Amino acid sequence: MSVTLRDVARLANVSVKTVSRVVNHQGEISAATRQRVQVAIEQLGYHPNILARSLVSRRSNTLAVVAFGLDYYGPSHTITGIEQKAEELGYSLLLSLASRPDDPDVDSLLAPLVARQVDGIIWAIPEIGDNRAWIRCERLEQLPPVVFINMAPRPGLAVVAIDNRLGAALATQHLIDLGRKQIGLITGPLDWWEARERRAGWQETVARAGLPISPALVAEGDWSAASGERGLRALLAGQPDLDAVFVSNDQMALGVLGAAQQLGRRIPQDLAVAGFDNIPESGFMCPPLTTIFQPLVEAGGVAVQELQKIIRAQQDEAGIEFTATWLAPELVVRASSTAARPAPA
Amino acid sequence: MSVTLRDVARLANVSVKTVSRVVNHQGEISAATRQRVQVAIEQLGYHPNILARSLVSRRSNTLAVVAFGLDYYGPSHTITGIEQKAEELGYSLLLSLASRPDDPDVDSLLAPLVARQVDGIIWAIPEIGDNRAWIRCERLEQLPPVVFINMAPRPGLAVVAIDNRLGAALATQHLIDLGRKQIGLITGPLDWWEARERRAGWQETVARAGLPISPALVAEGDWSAASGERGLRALLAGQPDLDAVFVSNDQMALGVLGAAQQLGRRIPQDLAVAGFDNIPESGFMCPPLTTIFQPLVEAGGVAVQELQKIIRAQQDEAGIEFTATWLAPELVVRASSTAARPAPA
DNA sequence: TTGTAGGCGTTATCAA
DNA sequence: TTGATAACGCCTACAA
Repeated sequence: MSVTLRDVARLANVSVKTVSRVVNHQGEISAATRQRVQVAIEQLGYHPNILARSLVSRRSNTLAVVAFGLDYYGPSHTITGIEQKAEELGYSLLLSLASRPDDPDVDSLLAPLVARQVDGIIWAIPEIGDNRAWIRCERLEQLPPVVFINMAPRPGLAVVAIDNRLGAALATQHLIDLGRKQIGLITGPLDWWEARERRAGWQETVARAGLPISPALVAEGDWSAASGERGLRALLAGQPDLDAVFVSNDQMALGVLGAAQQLGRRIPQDLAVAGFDNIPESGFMCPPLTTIFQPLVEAGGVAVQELQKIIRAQQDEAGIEFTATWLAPELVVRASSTAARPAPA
Repeated sequence: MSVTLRDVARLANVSVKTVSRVVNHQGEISAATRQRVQVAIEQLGYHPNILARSLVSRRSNTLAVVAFGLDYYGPSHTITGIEQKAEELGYSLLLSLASRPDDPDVDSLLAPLVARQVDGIIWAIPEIGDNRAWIRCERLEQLPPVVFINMAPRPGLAVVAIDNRLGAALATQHLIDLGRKQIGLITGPLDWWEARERRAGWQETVARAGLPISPALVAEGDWSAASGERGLRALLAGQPDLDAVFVSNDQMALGVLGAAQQLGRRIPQDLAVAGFDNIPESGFMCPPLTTIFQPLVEAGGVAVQELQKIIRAQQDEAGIEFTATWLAPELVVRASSTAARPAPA
C-alpha cells in the first residue's frame, strides 16, 4: 500500500539510509545519487511516515491546545493565533475541547495528548473557581511542557495573559476623563479570573480618581447580552444618577445599549458606555461602542513561541525559565462614550 | 524515561504480548495474570504509546479538519461540532487552518496530515471560485477518506451541507407573507457557493410569488457590517420604494439596521429586515433581528459520523456509498420583521 | 560518500 | 492461557 524508504532505496539502487539522508537534507550526498533518489521518490510518490519518524526521534512535532468555548469570540481568536504560529514553526496542532470549563476532567483531557507524544501543551481553558487545582509540580513533571493562557501568573509556570486589569483601567479612566462622576460596573461571572481582574481595574481607577465606590455601582453578569440588560436595570434601580458604566464584555454592553434605549436613557448624553473585546459588531451597534481591543491572536502566537522555547531548552538540557508574559490591550473610542447619536437624515 | 510494555512485562513476570492483551482487553487471560499485570501497570504508571500502536496497526485514530476563518461565527461553530463528535467516537482531532480560502495551497495543507496517517479528513473550507478544482479522482485516491462541508454536492463525494437555498427561501417567504412587495437582497460575495445558494433561494421565492425581480433589488456585500450599510444605501438609491430586504448574513444585517436608522427608514414599518446565521447578538440588535438559524454544530457532528462510516466501510472492504446530507435551517422571527420598535419608557 | 545493524514501542502470527 | 519472534517505517550509531 504505502511507499516506504525501502521501496525508494530499491528503485534507486542505494541503501535505505541514503534515501533518508536525501529526504532530511543531512550529510553529504553526491549530486548523482541525490538525483537518482529524488527521481525514485517522485516516481513512487513517496511521503515520509511521520509517525515512524516520531517514534524513533521521540519528538512528534505536534502541539496540543486544550480550550473551552471555541464558539465564543475570545477562544476562537486565540486558537487562530495559536494555529498560525504553530504552522509557521512547523508544528501540527491537536485540538481538544473541554465540555465544561469549571471542573474539566483534566486526566481524560490530558491522557490522549500524552499518549500521542505531543511535544507541548497550551492550556487555554479560562481560570474559573479552583479549576487550576490540578496544577501541581508532581503532575506537571509527568507532562510535556505546558504554557497557560489567561490565568493568574504563578512562579514556576509559563503564562501568557492579556492585562485585563489594564484594559479595564483604560476604559474606566476614559469615562472619568469625560467628566463622569458615577461610574458603574457590570462584571462577568466573578468566579472567572478575567472577570475579577477587570473589576479590579475598574475599582483601582475609580478609587484613584477619588470617585465613589459602592455595591450599588456593581452588577454581576454572565457575559451574555441578556445579563447586560438585567445588569443595567439593576444599576439604575439602585443608583438613578448613574452617568457612565464600564461593561466587562461587548455582548453585555449590547444588552446595556438596548436596556438604556428602553429606559429612555440617551447614550452617551445621559449614560456613557464602554465595553471590552472589540467584537466586529461593536463598531455597528447603535451607537457604536467604545471598547477595549485585546490582542488575542497575538497572545496565541506568543504562547506557541514560549512553548517552543521551553521545548528547546528541555532538549538542550538547558535551564528552563518560566515567565509570565503580559500583553497590553488598547482603548477603542467610539460614539457610545463621546459623540451624540447620529441624527436621522 | 518512558515506561514501556517491556518494563511492565518484566515486573509482572510475563511476556510483552500478555501485557498488551491486558491493556487492550483482548484474548483470554487468567484472572491471576491480569491482576499481576494491572498492579505492575499501576505501579510503573504505564501509558501506551499511541504512535507506536498506530505505526503497526496502521490506524491513527486521528481525524483532521481543514478550515478557514476560525475567528468567524460559522467555522467556529462547525468545528465545535466536529470536535465534540470526534471525541465522542474516540478520535483525536488535528486542526489545520488555511491562510486564504480562495486558492489554498492544497498540497502543503494536506501533506502533513497524510504524513501523520490521519484516518480521515474533513474539508471545511468554503467553496469559493474554483478552489475545488483540486478535487479529482486520482487525487482523492491518494488520500484517506474525505468529507466535505458546505459545498455543492457531486457524485462520488461525501458532502454535508446546510440547505442555504431553503434558508433563504424561508426568510424571503416570511417577508412576502407580511405583505411586502419590493423585496430586496443583499448577497454575500458571489464567488462563494453559499452566497449564490442564498441568492437562488431569494430569487426562486420572489419569482414564485409573482413579485418583481430586477438588478436594482440586488446588492453584493462581503459579509461585513460595513458592506451591509453600503448595500442598503445602494438599494434605496435605485429602488426607493423598497419595503423589505433579505440580508445574507447577520453582520451585514446589522449594518443595514444602522443605515436604515441614519436614512430615517423605520424598521419594520418602512422596511422589514431578515438576516441569516442567528448570531448571539441578533436577538439584541435594535430592533431584534429576524434571521435564519443554521444547525452548524450538528453539521460538524454529522460530518464526523459520515467520515467514520466511510472509514469503517473501507476497512471492511465493503462498498463505499458517498452521499450528500442536507441539513435544514430554521426561521427565527423577531421584531425587525414584525413588531413596532419598543417605545422609550 | 555510502552502507549495515540495531532499536524506537507496539501489535500479530504462530507455536507451545 | 501464554510466549518468542517478526514486523511497522524510520533514524542514529558506527563502519566501510
